[in-house]
Amino acid sequence: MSTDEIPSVWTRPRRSREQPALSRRQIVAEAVRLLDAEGLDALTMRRLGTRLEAGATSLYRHVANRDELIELVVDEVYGEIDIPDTDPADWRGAATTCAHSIRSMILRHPWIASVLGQVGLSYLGPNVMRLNERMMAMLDEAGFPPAEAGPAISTVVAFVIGTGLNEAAWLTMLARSGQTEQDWYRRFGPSLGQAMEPFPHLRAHFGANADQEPTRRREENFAYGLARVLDGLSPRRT
Amino acid sequence: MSTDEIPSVWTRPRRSREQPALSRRQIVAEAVRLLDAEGLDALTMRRLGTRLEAGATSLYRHVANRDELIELVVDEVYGEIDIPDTDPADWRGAATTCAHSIRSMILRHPWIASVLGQVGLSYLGPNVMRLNERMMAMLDEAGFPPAEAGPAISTVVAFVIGTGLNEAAWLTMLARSGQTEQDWYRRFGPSLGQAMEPFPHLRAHFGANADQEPTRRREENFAYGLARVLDGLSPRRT
DNA sequence: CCGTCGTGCGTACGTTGTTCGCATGGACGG
DNA sequence: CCGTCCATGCGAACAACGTACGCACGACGG
Repeated sequence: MSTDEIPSVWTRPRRSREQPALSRRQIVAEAVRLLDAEGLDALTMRRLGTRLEAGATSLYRHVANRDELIELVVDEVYGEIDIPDTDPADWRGAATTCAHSIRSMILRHPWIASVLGQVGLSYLGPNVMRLNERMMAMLDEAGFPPAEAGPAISTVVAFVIGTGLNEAAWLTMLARSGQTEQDWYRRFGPSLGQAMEPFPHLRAHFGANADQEPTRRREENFAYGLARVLDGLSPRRT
Repeated sequence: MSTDEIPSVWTRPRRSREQPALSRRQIVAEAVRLLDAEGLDALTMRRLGTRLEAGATSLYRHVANRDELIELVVDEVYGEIDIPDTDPADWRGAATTCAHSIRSMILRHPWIASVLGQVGLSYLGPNVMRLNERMMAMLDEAGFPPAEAGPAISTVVAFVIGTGLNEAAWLTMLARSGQTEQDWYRRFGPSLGQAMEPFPHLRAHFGANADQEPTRRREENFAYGLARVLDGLSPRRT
């Protein structure tokens, strides 16, 4: 007779089978969308729940906690990286396209920079394992000495991640303040000039390569560094 | 007459001039200690306040945000990195010791891995600027073409940061679960073997260089990668 | 027909960052 | 010497967070 039961009866008879309700894949996919749209701070259990038209705590039936969700999300975006299987002769070309693929993944999901330090590069997500396997196969078939294949991969991945981290953090900061790159330089150019005043070498190099558009310049710097890293790795072959 | 005033009178007549009370430097220093001891999650305004024998909200008189505090803390530990000014002939040796100095800073403060993605590598903290200036001077005097000095520094720094990020995240994860490296492998060895089962190349390389102690192996992998990166940069010198 | 199970969710608790306004006591002008 | 001001510390309060708990419901196996 208590009216307690009425609301639950009325508000939620909407249990229908056409709606698969909630699933782990759905949750992870929507989390990626939310992260892409609004960044890491916006990834709240409540907000994610609302986006899925579900209660916040419903997510816990499919995901242990927020940390596990983040690990799943990271592995998910690692899955976007694909490595073409090319002929062993062109291991350098394959490594180059692989590196670019990783970098563009990072730039597509800049929030990953805020998260990489918490999950590390090496855990056991299926997509990460597959990526490592492919890279390992690449260097094996190219004839790298077995003892060096691992360190070589770590080296180029460390470079790619380090560069991507830097760029992603910069872009995230810009996005959070709602500014474009030009806005920022116009706004903080003076302060920056003042901060660089005691540093002659920095002043001298400031504005180098400034003729290109920022995005293009970042790409070329990345390509340059990657080429140098692969140069260093090259002569060790066989 | 109300007893409201009594506690404040009794509990806090301890305003004495010998105690400089609170200062920005003190706060940052204590924050570093807290971070080193208990990691990023433990850096709470209340806990930090208590450690300084102060109220939590007192910190806001000297620091705008938690975010600003973190930026200050990052610049603080960047200050621990020193670059010896060596002769221009041995730029490679100088770069090597500089890279090792950065890496050991990261390993001394592993929490920085969780934070690097939020502040980026390039902001305008004085210590960071000084570090960049020194590295720039190093390569300038070594005769690097001006257009390449910047990208070259970015390359080696990206490698060092990437590697350090990876190692720091791994160590943080171990520390948080209170395990040693051997513990972890004993505990998750089977799961790991199972996860690697579909990946022949990973299986083949697993356990390579396993004869050395983990710390030593990480050091050697880092030295190897750094040497290769510098190899790649070397021939570009005029 | 009845128990059991998987799943969604309302409620609630403890903790966090941060704001606000008050209290305090030294500095300083008269 | 006194009154005023200002920098600083802090208690209380608030919104938002992650998450534990327990109940409700539909499906299903006996």
